[in-house]
Amino acid sequence: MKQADSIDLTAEAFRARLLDWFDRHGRRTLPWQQHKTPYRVWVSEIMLQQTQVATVIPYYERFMERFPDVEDLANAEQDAVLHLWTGLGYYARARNLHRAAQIVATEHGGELPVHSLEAMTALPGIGRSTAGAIIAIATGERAAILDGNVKRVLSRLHAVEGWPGRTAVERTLWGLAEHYTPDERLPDYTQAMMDLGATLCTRGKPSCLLCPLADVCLAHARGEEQRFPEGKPREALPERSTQMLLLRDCQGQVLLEQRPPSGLWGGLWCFPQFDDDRALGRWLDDHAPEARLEPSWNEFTHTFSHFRLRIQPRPARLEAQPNVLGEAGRCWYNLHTPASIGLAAPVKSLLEHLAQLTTHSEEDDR
DNA sequence: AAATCGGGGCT
DNA sequence: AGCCCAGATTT
Repeated sequence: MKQADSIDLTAEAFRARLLDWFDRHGRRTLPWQQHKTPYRVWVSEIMLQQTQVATVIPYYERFMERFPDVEDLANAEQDAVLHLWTGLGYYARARNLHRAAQIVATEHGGELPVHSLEAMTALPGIGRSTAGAIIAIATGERAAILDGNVKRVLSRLHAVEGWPGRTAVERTLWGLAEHYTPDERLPDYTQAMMDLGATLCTRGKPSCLLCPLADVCLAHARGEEQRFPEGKPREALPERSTQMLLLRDCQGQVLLEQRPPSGLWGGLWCFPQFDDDRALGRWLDDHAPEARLEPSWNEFTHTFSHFRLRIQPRPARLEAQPNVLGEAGRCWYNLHTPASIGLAAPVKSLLEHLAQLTTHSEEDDR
């Protein structure tokens, strides 16, 4: 049995199946689907950008009641607009919508420029996908959309590899979106794609049993619906390594250095750190030639938001009193009467280990 | 706790 | 072109 690597369906057959499904199962009674005008469609598309249908409905109805047309919105105070947006989130959407309404009022004679994709995307808050949706739904002219729902449907149908945030992947998906976009029934087709993604081809557990495209869907054929669209590659955190010198004197004190005021662990106190054995050896020769290195402890990893730090603790003993270390930026930290200073998390942990060791060895001495 | 969602703004 | 952000909701 051969593994399919392209879907066996013409764009025409795709549309026929989708529209047939839409005729039987699509949503047709949403508020913005009634007496459609470019303005009403516009407001709905903006509200729906980051928000689910059920949440949007009451906001939409209040908004349309208060601002029935572009002119009303353009003349409104921004506060009044934001007030009706309160709770929807992403308030830049409301500010952009308001600004765009003023532009439409002054520069487009009060009518959305729905016959020009370019003029539409020039308006604040309207990108390529939203412009396509408004044009297709409100005018029936041919325009493609690629919102999150459509990305999911198409990336599964064609098993499109890679994170859609990557330019190349997004280009591929736009190509597919354009390919399937029909010349007829644009409003239904557009709504159908969004409905399919929202109701069947969902992220978590798609309802492939009910999907009109299941038998040609590559992701489904491979049993890998979950794998598409691929998630953002959480960058494998870069790894760095360091040696930390745990230098103890004969009184149970440990040498710490203060970090520079800004940057990583800024202002915190830390063990002297070195990139490698040689750097550590040189430092000891210069500052504490009497010190005796003890066997290294086990390496461990501290994870930051943007990299992992492998830490090699290098314990050492100083029998004599050190000469070096009254300088600013250095201190002898007493394990039993700790000073109130800022400590980097792994440093604090290592100090606690040291304190335990010291306690135990005192017990052994008895 | 982590992923999501479309566009804007910055580098 | 590529990266980060907004913020409430879902998984």
